[in-house]
Amino acid sequence: MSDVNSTADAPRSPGRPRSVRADEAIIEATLDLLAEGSTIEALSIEAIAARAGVGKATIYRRWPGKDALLLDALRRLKGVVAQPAGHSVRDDLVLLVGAVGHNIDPRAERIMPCLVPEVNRSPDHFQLYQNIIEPRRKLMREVLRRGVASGELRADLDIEVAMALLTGPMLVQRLLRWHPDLDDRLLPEKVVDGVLDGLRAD
Amino acid sequence: MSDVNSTADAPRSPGRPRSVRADEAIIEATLDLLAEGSTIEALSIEAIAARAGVGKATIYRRWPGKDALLLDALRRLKGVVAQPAGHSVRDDLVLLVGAVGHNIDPRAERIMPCLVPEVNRSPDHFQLYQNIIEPRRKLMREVLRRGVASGELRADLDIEVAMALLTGPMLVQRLLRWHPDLDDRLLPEKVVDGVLDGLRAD
DNA sequence: GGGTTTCGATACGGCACCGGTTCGTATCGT
DNA sequence: ACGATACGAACCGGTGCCGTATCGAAACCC
Repeated sequence: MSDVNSTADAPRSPGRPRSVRADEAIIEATLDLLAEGSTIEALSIEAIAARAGVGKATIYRRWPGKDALLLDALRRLKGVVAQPAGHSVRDDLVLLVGAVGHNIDPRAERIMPCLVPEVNRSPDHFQLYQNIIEPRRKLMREVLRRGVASGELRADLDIEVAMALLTGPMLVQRLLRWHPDLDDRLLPEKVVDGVLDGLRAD
Repeated sequence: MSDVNSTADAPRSPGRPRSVRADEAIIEATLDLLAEGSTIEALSIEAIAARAGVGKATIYRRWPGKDALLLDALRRLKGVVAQPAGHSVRDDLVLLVGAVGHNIDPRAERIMPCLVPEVNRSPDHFQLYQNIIEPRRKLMREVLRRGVASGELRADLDIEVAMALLTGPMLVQRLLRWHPDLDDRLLPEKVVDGVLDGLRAD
């Protein structure tokens, strides 16, 4: 575990123990500031400290720098991966597609777009991002493969393209609100059904 | 025309005329800096002037501030809207889908992601963005309607959802490289064919 | 040539902010 | 009570930017 505040075997601390309250406040302040639109690079230890009602030293005591702090903070957003039921491929896809770009913490909705430039700029961050979403992608890949095996989906299906078709519309909607007058809640169903059935007239 | 350097009826200027070269250099410098990864907010008049080999006064003489300059600069990226041939709905869609997130200026590819946070933050910028892409959306909408009318596409087609299905995958790919191992050049065809035919086994 | 405007360059005052450290105090184990 | 550590606040040195002003040179019209 790379969390700074590791809860491993408590080493007898001689002096005053670290304030758990401060820990939480710092992380929360970081996420709040990001959610309010601050760019990653514009985010400063100073601002975080001020927002958290904490001295800067308290932050430097825990993290070596902004990057490490951000890493821990963003880890917070990563919700549990939804588990498909495994009955109907269609229903499983609806579930997974609905989870695309959806995070438990409502702040994530505002934060994720702000990370786009960073992810595009830095290969490291790009890789990190890929690592985070890979489990979810894998899940969808398996559902698709199951569909192919069961005959529900075309035998010659290109899995990667299919995933792009399914996740793209949702992601664009959640990230960019590209189509302002589409209903978020109904979209997963519509996307899955639309992609499954195709647009062509029978 | 909201361009600052309007070429309207030339009012006899008594003194030395504005240097067109400087005009160009300033815009180019702005785009270059953005393409190199500078955030919009991190972009400074000072940096632009330095990069353009221009005095700051020369910039302030033309634009009231950073925002106005940026507006003019970004206008440069907006390429000509591709015109569908009108023969096959499928081919027209391939053309339009291929144009999604594609700009003439190669720098746009680096710049657009950086604008995502800005567009999400400011309603004004969001509206501006919508205004820019609306013509292209309208084009696709018409092609889809044509397909419905001609019987090539289902009669009960939800146009807005269909557009999301078509543009979403491309945009995600171009903007986020969400699926790192998909080929950009072949994707438009694959997306259109995939969405048209659907994933379901016949 | 005279008048006018722009050119690039540089300088300016002022401001805001930032990173990291220091300081006196508060809170812990023993 | 004592030593050790963490706490928040305040401090320091430095950076960068903005928007304006000024400068000598240059480019234009008449």
